[in-house]
Amino acid sequence: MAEKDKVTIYDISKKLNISAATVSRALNNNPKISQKTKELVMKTAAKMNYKQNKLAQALKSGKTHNVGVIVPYINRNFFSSVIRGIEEELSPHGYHVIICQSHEDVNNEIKQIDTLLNTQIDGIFMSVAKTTQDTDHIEKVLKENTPLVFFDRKKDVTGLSSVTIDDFRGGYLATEHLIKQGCKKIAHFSGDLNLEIYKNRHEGYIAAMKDYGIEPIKEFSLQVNSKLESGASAIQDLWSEDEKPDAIFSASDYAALGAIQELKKMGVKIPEEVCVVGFSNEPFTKYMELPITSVDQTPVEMGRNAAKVFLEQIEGSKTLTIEKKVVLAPELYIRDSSNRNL
Amino acid sequence: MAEKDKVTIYDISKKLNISAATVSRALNNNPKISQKTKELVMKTAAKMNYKQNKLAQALKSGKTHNVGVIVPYINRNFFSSVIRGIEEELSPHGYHVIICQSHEDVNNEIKQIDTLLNTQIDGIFMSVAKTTQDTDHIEKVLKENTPLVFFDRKKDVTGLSSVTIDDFRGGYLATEHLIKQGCKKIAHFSGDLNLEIYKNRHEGYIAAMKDYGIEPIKEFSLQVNSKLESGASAIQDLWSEDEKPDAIFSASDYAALGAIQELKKMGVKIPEEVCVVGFSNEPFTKYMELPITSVDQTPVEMGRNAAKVFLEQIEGSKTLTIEKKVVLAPELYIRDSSNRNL
DNA sequence: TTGTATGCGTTATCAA
DNA sequence: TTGATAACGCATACAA
Repeated sequence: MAEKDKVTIYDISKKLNISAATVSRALNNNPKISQKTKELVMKTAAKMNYKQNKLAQALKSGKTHNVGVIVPYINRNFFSSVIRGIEEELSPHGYHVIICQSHEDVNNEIKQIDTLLNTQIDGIFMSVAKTTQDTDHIEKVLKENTPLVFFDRKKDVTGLSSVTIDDFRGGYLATEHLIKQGCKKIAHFSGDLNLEIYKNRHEGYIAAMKDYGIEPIKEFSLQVNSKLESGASAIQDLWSEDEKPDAIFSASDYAALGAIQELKKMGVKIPEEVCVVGFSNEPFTKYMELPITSVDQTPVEMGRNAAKVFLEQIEGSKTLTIEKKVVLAPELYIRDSSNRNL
Repeated sequence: MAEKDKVTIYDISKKLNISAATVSRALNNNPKISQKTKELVMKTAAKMNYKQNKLAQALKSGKTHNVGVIVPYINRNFFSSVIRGIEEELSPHGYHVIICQSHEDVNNEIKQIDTLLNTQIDGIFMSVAKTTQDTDHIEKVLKENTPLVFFDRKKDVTGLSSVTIDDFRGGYLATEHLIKQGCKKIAHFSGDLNLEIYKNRHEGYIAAMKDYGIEPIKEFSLQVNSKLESGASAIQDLWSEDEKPDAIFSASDYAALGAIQELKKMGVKIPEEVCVVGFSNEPFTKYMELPITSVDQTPVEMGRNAAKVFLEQIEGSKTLTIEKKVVLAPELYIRDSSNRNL
């Protein structure tokens, strides 16, 4: 059994003394094939342990049943969860998921799109890198008629669909919750405002403040990286001023955690003196001794929805391009870091 | 620009009035092609924006430059980190990574191996499901001459390579560390002993105890799921007896966390009265207020190494099958949950 | 209902 | 050094 040769439709056709075309048709359940031969072919195919060569099929049809997913890093909880959703939705339809990492660098994104297009994937899912400004590489995908679905971090390109959460609402909910806890001087740690998601969270924060008659203080809006240290140093900055916040709404769980650690170090009581809310509902937030309130982005659902949009697109008529914007509702998980009604 | 037709080597050959074969050879840097035509072809190919059709190439060569990775769930930190390592090592070599999830079910594993083989992947990486006992589906891969590399959770199949950490040593290190903290009555939460990794960690624990002249107590070895609740209820079980442990070495960080939470609830001081050590170095362990000591499995390195083994295998002579067992050194991260020398 | 012939885009073999 | 042709395995247009 040194070199198990692949059995092809020709082998079957020879054995049955019929043409390869008939075999192919029988295998594909072509309606104009007699039931008898169909069954015969099926049976002998099974007996000979025949397997379709997907490659040949793909070359013929132009469809590989592979899709590519481009994310900054695959081992971030959020992204791997989205990918899980995509995989689980697509796998029953016979698709395989290829993963690519941009490392937050547009240049990698460009290269990966190129090689993905080259290997003839049937579609691309992506969350753009922080450095992505220009969308030429993305429009190229559109021109090649390859479906592209954004998730979470999107760019506005006409003709392209996206699945996101309502980040504005996420920011609004978080802020409103803080206000209802009695907080008035709420600071916001925003991420990179080049990314829509952070801009929207920030705008949600501003809107909630205004809706409740609180004028947001400019100095209380800080751009903070998604890192513990950044959260900590932001706290130091804020506490070096006279006017100190009574709540932090961080667009990142990591920065929120860094803030909490720093506040504790300074002896500030949470949530009594300062309430803290994060964003993303990272696994660790619920495990802490002081569990952290956070906005969940339903990543698995996001992946499933992105997959559904893709399926609609390719199952729809070829000529019609669908541009669908799916916006999922974020969910606020209220935990001890901001809950004064314990 | 409605339907951008793909340019093929024929288009180039026509334009240059040479044969497609020559174009192909020039493109592949075949030595028996004049420098002049080579350059000419290259230049016009670039000008015409020619892209190789990987599919046709794959059909011809039988190599897709795709590999499959099968893991229980992709959104577990450990697995997604391994995949990151695989992807980063393989991507410069022109390989794409397809991900599959077994959901800890052998039947899925079987199906996925089937479809992966069907789509002609060049290799498979996998961490077996908990329920996997039989290895028929794995031996099938071997018979088809497709390289298969196990990582972390392996099965002993002759001819197959694997990359793991030294779980025995991990268990030994953790236990030794606890003994050096002055603990003598060390309990062990093992995972499913059907999996080698858990068996080995357990054996490392036993060996360390004996090496230090401590007779392990049978009742202190419990099979505990990788869940918070399981860790908590294991603590309840242990503390319902007269003889109570002064340390817990859990083969799972989640069970360790559950144990810590339960112990705190009972007013037991950590690490003064009981030291706790986990396994996997999950991100949350270092974020806790009481950071948890844990054994790191260097998942990204594991992925990189698995990829290297694969590359060696396919770059080596076709007839020779390599069976390589790479064992990485685990690293103990000592944190407050077990550190009495603060 | 089935068979014949052709093409998908490459690459490899054999001639020239 | 280059060209013509076959082959990879399948699916389809056309013919029968």
